[in-house]
Amino acid sequence: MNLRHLTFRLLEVFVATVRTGSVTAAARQLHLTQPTVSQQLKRLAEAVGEPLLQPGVAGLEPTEAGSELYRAALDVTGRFDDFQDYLAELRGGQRGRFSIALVNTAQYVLPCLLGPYSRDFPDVDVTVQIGNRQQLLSRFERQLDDIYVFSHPPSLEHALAARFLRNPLVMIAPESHALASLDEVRSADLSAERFLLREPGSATRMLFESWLQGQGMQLSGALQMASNEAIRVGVASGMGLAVLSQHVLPAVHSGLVVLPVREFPIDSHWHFIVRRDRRLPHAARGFLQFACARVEHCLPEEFVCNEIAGLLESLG
Amino acid sequence: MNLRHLTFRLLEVFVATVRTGSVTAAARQLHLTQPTVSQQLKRLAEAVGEPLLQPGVAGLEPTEAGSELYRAALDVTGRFDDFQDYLAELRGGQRGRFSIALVNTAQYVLPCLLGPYSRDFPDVDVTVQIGNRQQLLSRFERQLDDIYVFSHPPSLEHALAARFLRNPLVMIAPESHALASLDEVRSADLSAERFLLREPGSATRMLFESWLQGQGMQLSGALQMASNEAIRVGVASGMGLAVLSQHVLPAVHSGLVVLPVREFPIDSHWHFIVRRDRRLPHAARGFLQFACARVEHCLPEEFVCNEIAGLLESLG
DNA sequence: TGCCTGCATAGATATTTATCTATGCATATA
DNA sequence: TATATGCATAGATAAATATCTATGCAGGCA
Repeated sequence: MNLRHLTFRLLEVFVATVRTGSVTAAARQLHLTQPTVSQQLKRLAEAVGEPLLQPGVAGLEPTEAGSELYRAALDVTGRFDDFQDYLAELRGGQRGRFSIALVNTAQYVLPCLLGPYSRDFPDVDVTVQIGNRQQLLSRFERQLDDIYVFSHPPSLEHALAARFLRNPLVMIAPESHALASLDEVRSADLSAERFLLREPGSATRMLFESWLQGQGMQLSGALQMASNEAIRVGVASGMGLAVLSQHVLPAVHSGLVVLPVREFPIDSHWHFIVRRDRRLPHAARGFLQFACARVEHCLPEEFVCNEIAGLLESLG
Repeated sequence: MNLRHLTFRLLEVFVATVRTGSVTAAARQLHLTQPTVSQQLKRLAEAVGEPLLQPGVAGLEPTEAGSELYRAALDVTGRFDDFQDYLAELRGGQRGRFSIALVNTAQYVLPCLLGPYSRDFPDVDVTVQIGNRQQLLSRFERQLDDIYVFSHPPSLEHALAARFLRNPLVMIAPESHALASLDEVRSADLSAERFLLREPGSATRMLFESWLQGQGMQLSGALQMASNEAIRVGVASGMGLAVLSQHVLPAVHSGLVVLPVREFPIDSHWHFIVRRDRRLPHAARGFLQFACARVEHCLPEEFVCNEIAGLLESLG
């Protein structure tokens, strides 16, 4: 028997024996029979290669080597208890890390959840990835992140999704635009307008194009820009109209108006999406639980659409 | 599988895998096959209840729980390495404790060995017991000490003995005594003398009485005193004669003379005695080795009679 | 496409383990 | 001296272990 094959259990037996000063008492304490403890101690002494216990005034006393082993055993089991505590926190979602990937648009709302979450769970490291839909789909395919936030969820074959926030798409125009004064804008009114669009594949663009198709229309002229901010500024400076998430608009619409287009706003939702074939870190689940409980308080209530509970349920 | 049954070996396997970032490399390092390591890691992960490793950029990387386990494993194995170092010192006799029991007379010479020994081995705690022969025999029977120093060894059935120092017994008288002026004192000259004796059972007394018996004599009058010092002072002040170990006499015989008695000095020796049925602590053996090597330097060479090597040999 | 490299799984097996009951033996205690 | 207490040993056994060989499977590279 080699020291290598020592188990924590064996050390526990030894510690109990030293503490009680009696094999029999240790056995009782550990719910074992006395011979079992005797034998474990024998094995331990063999492994160490020195006698560990000797009869003393108050029952068994540790020898010189036994005392040192006792100290070592306490240190070692103490260290492992710490480890177990750590594990417990990890499992409880109080500690650990997870990464969440957001489509550009969602970066306007997610911080309202992530901020309070981080304050409540300071020992969780959150990595936030932000990209356009294309980039996120690639990350999703490569399983790089724990939670994804999409407006238009990808194939759900290997994933679960839950809506949590309405994401109305509105059409914006410069304040001075002719259509801005109408009570209602019809699709026909838009035929001559030039639009500023996000890149193809963007959910916002996909939804707008599908609306146009429904109206039997095609875009007359379009300008493509890769960022919501650029589009907003572009619209304000008269480059054209655009369809954007309402969350992207600043609280004070500096130079912009939302056009009262018929059938607008286009309804869409943000989803939390997790892969089923990837182990969800406890911390990530903790975040979803947090979101489920607090989304109403952290985000404007009129937008909230909390289906996270179902997702958590499906995760088991 | 429970955390209790974790072995240090398992932690080693894990550490090697984390360090190399590869199951195969770890297996090579540990002289195991790759499947063996795979399986050990699986068991470990099961025991912990969390995944510990995941594919990363540079081979396998520890997960959150894995990193913490790695830290814990390093701490724990480090602590046990310390313990092993301690054991090594213990085994080398550089550390530990032992107790040695001396008959009264030997306390005049043993410090000459124990002093230098303690200086060379400061981490060894030595307990010195001193008593008369009776007390020491009792301790010997009860196996209370590791090494005994007797002049007249007890039954050697369960013990080994080795002489290390001559212990000549001389007869002393006050300077002014009539016999002090003779060239040779014969036993007949002593018949009228009163003797101061140690308690019955004392080796000195036993040897003297056996000498008397050899001369066909009996003591005319005797005074019993329990201490060598008391006897010495008693003789100096004219209470009678005495037989004492030569080592007991002060360097300058204040008021005492050694009588040139025929057949004197009576030859006896001090012995180191160890029980065969009691494990000798490494430190005690270390002391004997020290004594064997240094007795010539630490004690007057004319008295040395070093048979310790044989004792050490018998101990194996 | 086909071939390495590296990890995981399956199946086999000798050894070790953890644990029990029964019993022996020494030392206190009545 | 008898009895109780406490430890050690023996023998038995189900379970777990440590380890192997053989094989499957995925990702990277020519």
